[in-house]
Amino acid sequence: MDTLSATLSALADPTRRGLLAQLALGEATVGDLAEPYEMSLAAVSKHLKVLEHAGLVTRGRTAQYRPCRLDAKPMKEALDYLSSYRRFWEENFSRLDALLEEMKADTENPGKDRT
Amino acid sequence: MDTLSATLSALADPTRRGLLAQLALGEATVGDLAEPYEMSLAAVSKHLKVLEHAGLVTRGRTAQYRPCRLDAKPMKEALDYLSSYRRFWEENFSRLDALLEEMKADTENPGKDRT
DNA sequence: TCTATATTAAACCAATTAGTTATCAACTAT
DNA sequence: ATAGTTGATAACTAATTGGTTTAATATAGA
Repeated sequence: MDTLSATLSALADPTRRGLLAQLALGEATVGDLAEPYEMSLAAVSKHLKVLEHAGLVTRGRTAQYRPCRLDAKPMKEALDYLSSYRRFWEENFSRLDALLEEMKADTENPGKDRT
Repeated sequence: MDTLSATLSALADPTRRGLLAQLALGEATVGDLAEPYEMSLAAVSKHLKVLEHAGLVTRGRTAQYRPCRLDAKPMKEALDYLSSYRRFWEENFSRLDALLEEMKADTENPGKDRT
């Protein structure tokens, strides 16, 4: 699977987003991370493996703990992808909207330059 | 399913991202959209239903055609979500990296101020 | 060495997904 | 009316996902 698909599908799950939110507060063990959830530890462990595979989580090894930490770099690629569509929701960049804006500006401030 | 999960999972598929890319060039029919793909029309139709369900595609109705158009608004929410993690990949905001940058700057340009 | 703790792995299950083919529905045009 | 086009739906299959429970592994500490 390509990295963008891996990143987006890893993020497309509320549990996994929750795990990342916890990790945004700092390194944590699997047990720490699992504590807020009702599901089994093994289930959380699997979610972490998905995040790890997507490169969003890396893990260390101290004693019997395998501390997880956030690695947000893959998110950058995802954000860049979404950014490429920005003009489609920032309606003032659309053809029609630009035209309407122009007409509106002409009506309200005749002769004024576009910003 | 929450809208963020729906958006991200809809986007986590290269075929669906391809469909959106085509729609970024303008409205298109299902047949138009399916043409570049090897899969059946029915499969593309299903992908479009996923995109529609996520609010990324809306469709009209003219004659026997059901023209699709892009609606990127749900992407904004996804982008806002990713943006909230920006500080984690803009490494100059991390504690360790700030320190390393400072040390490096001191080594290479002793006495010089940080930019 | 024995036991407790932390985590993963294995085997299993139900639900979902991504695809297929075949059929149905809506509309056009002859 | 009938045939052709466009697209959706249905029924099916194989693979994946998200969860479970139970066992295995790794380490710490008595």
